[in-house]
Amino acid sequence: MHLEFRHLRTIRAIHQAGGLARAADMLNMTQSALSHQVKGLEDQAGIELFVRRAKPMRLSAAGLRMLKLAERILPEIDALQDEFAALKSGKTGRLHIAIECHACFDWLFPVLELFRRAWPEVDVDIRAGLAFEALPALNREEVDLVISSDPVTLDGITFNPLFDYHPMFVAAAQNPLASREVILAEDFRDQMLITYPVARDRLDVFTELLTPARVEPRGQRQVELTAVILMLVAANRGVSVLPDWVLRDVKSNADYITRPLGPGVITKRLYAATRTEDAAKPYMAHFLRLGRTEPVKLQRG
Amino acid sequence: MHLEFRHLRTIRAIHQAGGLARAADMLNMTQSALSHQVKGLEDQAGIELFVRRAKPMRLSAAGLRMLKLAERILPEIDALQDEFAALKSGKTGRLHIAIECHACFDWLFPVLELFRRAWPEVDVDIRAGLAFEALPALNREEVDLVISSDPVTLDGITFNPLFDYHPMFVAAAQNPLASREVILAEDFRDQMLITYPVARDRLDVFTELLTPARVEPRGQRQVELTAVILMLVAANRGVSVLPDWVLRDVKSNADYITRPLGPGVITKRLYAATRTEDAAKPYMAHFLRLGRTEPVKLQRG
DNA sequence: CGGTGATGTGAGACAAATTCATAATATACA
DNA sequence: TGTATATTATGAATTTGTCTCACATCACCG
Repeated sequence: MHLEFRHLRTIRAIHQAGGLARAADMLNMTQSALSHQVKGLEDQAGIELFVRRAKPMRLSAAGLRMLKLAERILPEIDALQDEFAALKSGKTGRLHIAIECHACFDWLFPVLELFRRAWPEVDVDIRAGLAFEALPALNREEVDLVISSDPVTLDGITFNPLFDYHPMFVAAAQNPLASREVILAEDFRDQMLITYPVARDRLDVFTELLTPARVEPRGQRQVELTAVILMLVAANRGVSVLPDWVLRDVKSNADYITRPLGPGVITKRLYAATRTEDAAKPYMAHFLRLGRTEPVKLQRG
Repeated sequence: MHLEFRHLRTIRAIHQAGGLARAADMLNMTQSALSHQVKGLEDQAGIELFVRRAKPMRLSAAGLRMLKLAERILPEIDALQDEFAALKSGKTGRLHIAIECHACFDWLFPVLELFRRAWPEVDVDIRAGLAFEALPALNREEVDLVISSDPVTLDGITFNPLFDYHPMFVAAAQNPLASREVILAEDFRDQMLITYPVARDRLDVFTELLTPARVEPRGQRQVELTAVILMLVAANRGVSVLPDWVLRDVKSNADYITRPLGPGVITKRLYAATRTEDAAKPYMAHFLRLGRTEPVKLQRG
């Protein structure tokens, strides 16, 4: 039985119009074409869909069953088409974000909250981009945006700058290093360093400080959650280096001290990588603008 | 956008098979045909449904949306086809009953209860066939069976006999007519006659007794419900004539007397009118058999 | 019983989907 | 880096199916 949408539309039209001829008008076809079509459908289904005893033909029991299907399905098709139209015009779309940095949740959630209010139709999701290679996934359209602080040149991918941040040293108030104005690479030799559980080349403290200076800390402990890191630091079980935006609450807390890394000021820049063709989409542009401005406001308080 | 079921099947197959070539096999088509089809669909929709950067092509965001639709709709189509197959093989169907006689509920409900247990797939309904002409509705397939005691010769309609019954006189025990063995037409002259609210030519007491004898009762009162008629009769506010099956409980009740009408024994036959082509359908035949045997059993006790 | 309003039928025109053969491209592996 | 393999794309010819046109048929109504 070779059912097609055409047939469902026909069934519905004949029912609505109350007759073959009127339905044909409604569908911009000849009455003959409809007659052929209905006959073909009935032949293939092997069931009479219409009662022809009375003259304006009416749906039979089987026809009514099919009408029910038509009235359930056809609106769904229309909805899909509307969605696609909206997609094309840029009102809706998908924004699946992969983040390579744990600490980014801190500013990302508030930004996403704002974004979702402005673009309720956009399908938003976050995937912790730790278990997989985020940039290839971006290329394969498995995700649509990658938060990263390591821009690379890659065909079809654009790295949109978001904002600058400073990796900051954080320790317990009773830690001996509390007396220093600036923390240097050598200062880590005697410290237990707490980091997120990722490779060293994705940790600022190594890429910017320890690796160039060839300094190895006394030990390293890997912890998943920012809150747990801070808890351990407060208990003086170790020290850590975190982006300044994460430490905005900690700065005013007497249990902790925060210090810049030195000798020079270390500045890093966060980027949102997107497929080049996507960056111009209205909702994407809006997200990028929010990602540039909102974290800075948060930082100020 | 000219979406067709074919396209939904294609989307689903490519997703399931994980590639164009395998999907083509699955659908018994050449890989080329599928490629053309997908291209055509994307052209018409104006949206890329697949990502081709990676080699086994994958669904894009829009494609996934369409896949969701396919997975919702296609099973419904299959379900319809199954239903139609069942319909053709006679396992299922529609049994919408119109009853022209109020009193028929009494035996019809028990019969329908049995029927529904045997044919759970059949769509059963009852319409009190008082507000419309039942037989034309049968012809138009608005209903499928009409309970009637007045068989007429009509093209395409078969009157299947069910069972015989006797219209019985019922009155209060204190009514003077209680002394009679048989009730004659003349006996109604002094009585208030309670009937269902339908035309006289559809009331046995008139068609079989009063109209031929040209007797008019003292008065006539029309009451909708059988229980109310019996209540009024018990209070001696009037007498009535009802089918014997309705009076089976009343016979053993000291408040009432029931008597045959006379002088000769009056026998009427109840029929189930169906479209001739339907009478052979298995579920219909079963219903007719139940309608012949069950009321008789009920009558006995 | 013939007119009116509806549906059904057959032939040909036309459009669309499919196939065949082959090209282009990506991936894997040496 | 090249080569084999797997996967998708393309173009022309063919097949399939759908529509229109013109006309046949049917039921109903006065």
